[in-house]
Amino acid sequence: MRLSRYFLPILKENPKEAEIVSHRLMLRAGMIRQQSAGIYSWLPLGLRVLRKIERIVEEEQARAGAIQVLMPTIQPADLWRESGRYDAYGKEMLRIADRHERDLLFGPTNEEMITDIFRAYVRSYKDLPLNLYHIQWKFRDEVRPRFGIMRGREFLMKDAYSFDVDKEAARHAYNRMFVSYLRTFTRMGLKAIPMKAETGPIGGDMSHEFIILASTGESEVYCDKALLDLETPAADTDFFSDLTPIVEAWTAPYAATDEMHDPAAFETLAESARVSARGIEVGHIFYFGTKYSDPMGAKVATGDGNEVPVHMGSYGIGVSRLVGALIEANHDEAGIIWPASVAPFHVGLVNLKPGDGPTDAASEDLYGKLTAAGVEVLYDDTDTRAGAKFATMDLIGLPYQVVAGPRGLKDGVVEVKNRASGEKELLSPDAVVNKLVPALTA
RNA sequence: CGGGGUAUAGCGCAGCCUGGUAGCGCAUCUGGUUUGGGACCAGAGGGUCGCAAGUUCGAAUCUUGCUGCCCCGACCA
Repeated sequence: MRLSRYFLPILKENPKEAEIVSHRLMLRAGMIRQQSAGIYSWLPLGLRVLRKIERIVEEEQARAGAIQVLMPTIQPADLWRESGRYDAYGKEMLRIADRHERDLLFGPTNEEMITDIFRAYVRSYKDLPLNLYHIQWKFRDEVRPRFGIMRGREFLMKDAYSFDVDKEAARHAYNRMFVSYLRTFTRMGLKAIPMKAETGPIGGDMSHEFIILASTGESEVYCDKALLDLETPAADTDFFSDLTPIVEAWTAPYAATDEMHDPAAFETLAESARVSARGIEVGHIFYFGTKYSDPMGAKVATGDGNEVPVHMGSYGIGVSRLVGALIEANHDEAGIIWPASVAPFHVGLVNLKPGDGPTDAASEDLYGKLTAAGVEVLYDDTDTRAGAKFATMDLIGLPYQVVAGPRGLKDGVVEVKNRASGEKELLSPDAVVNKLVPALTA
């Protein structure tokens, strides 16, 4: 993409409403625009990151056997009356009436609707297990939206719903999502730690929040340092084998959020093993049994001919929140530092002197070769000053910057800068291609 | 929902106390000089001063009401 033909509205100054670093950087980097409290437009750069995150989530959901659907944002109130939640939900639910005065709502979540879909088609245990998910915009009318995209009223969420014939089968479904989440967050360059969460009326041990550590996190969390070094399950993990050993390895060490924290248990860890930090919740999985299938009549026939309400679980990932969380975890004074897997572009190619023959030729050549090799390049071909170009590149945080100018090209080299480490090296254009293509297209 | 702020050009702000018809920096446009870490000079465009009532000869400025947004707390993915 040529910057001269792109839409990247950078702000030099800090908007005063943005207090938290991710919010500030997203506004400054031209990723989002606030339209109302907790409601944002996604500008091109922000949208690209959102899509990168979605793609990773989709790939890992597929690997774990979940199947994608898409349910509407607007739901009929009657479904929620069946589950009893229409009255129970409170003011966070945005209620709407259509022209016929029928009660609708902007969905804050989708248990009722997915249960309705399930009961319409599935009758037999032979069709299980089943896990359906979608990635859709949700709305919760928060009293006080804040932290930019991290705590908006409208937010993009992946929510999956599992259906199984009994609790034991549901536990396998739960484990698949558990392992899938470990892989999903690791691929985004995040260290997400599963922490036991409150299970509400169901009870049991099947509810975890996935928390990433960031100094600006919203809540206090505590865990065993050992969790930070555990190995993420490999891509070729068989999700339909017994995943219990993996889940146990990840749930054995101490890990708890503020609400679930047990200081006495935490104190039994060696001083050096105690990690107490701030965290951001990016995922939440839980088993809720027949809470919805029962009142809504979602039943399947078992092998012995009985009909039983299906056992369900739900599994959320805050997709739009992750954009903010990623920035909270990856930034410095100059701006964002994207992990390559979610970066809006891989490389920022800076032409220091548009109009200069050799510089243009070298830049165009690099742009063509990198792009042809599958590297996503944002090519700054604009006629502005070097300092402004560098500042913009640092701000938007692409993993690599390639700087081509007359001075270096006299000696046949361009500069490659690693945004994360700050390391710079001078390489010939061909060497740049040889270095970056394998690093970014693996 | 309690408490506290704030609202003036795209962004950041001054002006308000002491009423006289709006200004600064950045950004934008034109011309020139510049050009390897957010250039300089000269000129230009851009604002129903959040909205509505009131006081006054006259309101960005004083009064009242409303609304938006932000922060702290309670709540939440």
